[in-house]
Formats: sequence, structure tokens, C-alpha cells
Amino acid sequence: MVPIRAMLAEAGVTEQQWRVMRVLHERGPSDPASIARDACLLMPSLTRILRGLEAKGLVARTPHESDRRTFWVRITEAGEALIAAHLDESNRILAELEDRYGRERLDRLLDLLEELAADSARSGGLAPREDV
Amino acid sequence: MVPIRAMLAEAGVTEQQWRVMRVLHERGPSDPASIARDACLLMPSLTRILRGLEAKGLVARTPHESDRRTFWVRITEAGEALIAAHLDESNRILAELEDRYGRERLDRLLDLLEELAADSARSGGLAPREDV
DNA sequence: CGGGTTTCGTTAACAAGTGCATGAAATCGG
DNA sequence: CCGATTTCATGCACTTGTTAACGAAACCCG
Repeated sequence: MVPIRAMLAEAGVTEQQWRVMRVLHERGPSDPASIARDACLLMPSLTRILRGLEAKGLVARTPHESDRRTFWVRITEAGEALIAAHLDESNRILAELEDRYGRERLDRLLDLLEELAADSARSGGLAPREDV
Repeated sequence: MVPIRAMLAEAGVTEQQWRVMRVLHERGPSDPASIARDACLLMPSLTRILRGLEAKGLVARTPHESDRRTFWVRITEAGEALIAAHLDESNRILAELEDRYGRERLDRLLDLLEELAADSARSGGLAPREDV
């Protein structure tokens, strides 16, 4: 995913940080354990990644109402801005890829990958490493 | 690729080292630059990975006949043994995956991925990160 | 209630890779 | 022969995966 990685580098975010941002964008405010599950990260990694994102002001944590062991992680406005900006960029790259590789095949491929990912998650087997 | 990673850990090889081993297995004796290209690694990474593999006695270097800047990297007998052993293991894991996910879909998926990889290589776009 | 157990996030420490800049040797071309 | 180029190696900063241990909070049950 070279081009995507380059884009992220420019934005000052690592791949995993971006992964977490996307998960948060999809899920809305979440607790760390859920994020780790969805982003296929171990908690120690997530801790570090969240620390980084927080330092950049892209996410913020708000205390959980009833459970003081955990908390909510949510995207800040700056974070949403970054998402908006780079989802565009990401789509541009995807379009280019589509151009070269063919829309129809790409769709089939992504469908299959999604099925595989779903299936693997169910049985706890594979873990996705990278996505567009 | 959790199960594969576990298998490799048991064999005392990292993912990237295994990647290099596979490339060598396919290509036969090669020079570092070609390996780096095929394994999608930068030379600095490859240098270190080769150092590791050499230390484990899985690969060996033989001097190039005419160009003393470079050399040939080849798999040792121990290396081939490891490949043989874990290609079996790998196939077992693959079979399991096939079981869960369905032979036919898996074939389609791998076909598409191969096309995509070929296409990307041609235009220098994407780089594969991991494979079964 | 109260003590053991479980859950949850954090920290520390180590191994491994990445990317970049740089270095050093060998080769090539004029 | 000399400078440019090629090819691999190194050092450094940074990120991540992994494991183990920890501390706090919540839960459960006698």
C-alpha cells in the first residue's frame, strides 16, 4: 500500500494510527478494548497509538459514566478534519487503482476479502494487516 | 496471519525472514537487489534480514565471479529442510482455511490477488505485504 | 459485608522492521 | 586515470508486536 502510506506520512500519521482513526470514524466513540478488537491490535499497542493520537489532538478521552476502569475514545474536530481530507485522498488513489486494474475485478476482490475477513474473525484465525 | 506467524515463531524465523526464504526458494541463488525487489524490502532491511538468516545457517553467500560489490545468496541444506518442513505446515493451515472459507472462493480470491500483484508490479504501485 | 477473582488499561522491556542519510568499496565511462 | 554511478552496509530515530507484570476498579459469592 505504498501510495497510501506516503499519504499518511505526509499527514503525520502512521498506518496503525490511521487504522484506529478509521475504526473510530465508523464506530463512533468507543472503549479501548473494542477498538483493539476492530483494529486487530493488542492492548499495549493500542495504548501507545492512542497516546500518540491524543498528543496530536486527533482523539480525546472522556470518562465512562459507570465504569471507572475504562473510558470513551472519540475523534476530535481536528481528527474529523483529517479524516475528511484523507478519505478524499484515499478515494483518489483508489480510483487510480481502479483505472489500472479494472473496476469490476476490484469489486469482486474486495467482496471476497470482506467475506474472508468476516469468516476469519468469526473463527479467530487470520488477522487483516492492511486495507485500502 | 496469526497462525502462520505462530508457526514461524516456533521455527525461529520472523515473517520477513520467511518471506526472503520463499523468494530464494522460488528464484534460486540471487543477488541482494533482486531479492529486495521480489520481497518488497528496502536494502537496509534486507541486509539485516540476511544477516539473521546467515547467523541461523539458513542461507549462505558465495562471492560473485566478476563483481565484488555483490554476491550470491543461496539457501543452505538446513534452509531447504526448514522450507520443506514448513511448506507442509503452511499447506495444512491453508487446507484448514479452505475448509472454513470454501475452496472455490479461495481460488478466485488468490487468482484476483495474483492479477492485482502482477498489475501493480508493472506500474510500480501497490506492494504486497503478506501472503499465505 | 468482605475477600478472592476477573476485567481493563498501562507500563516496561525486548526483538524486529522501516525509512533516511550516509559511507565505502567496486565498477564503469569518457 | 578520474569522476560518476552502482551496490551493499551502517547508524539513528521511530513504530510495532509480544510478553509479563502491575494497579485499580468491578464483580461474585459465601
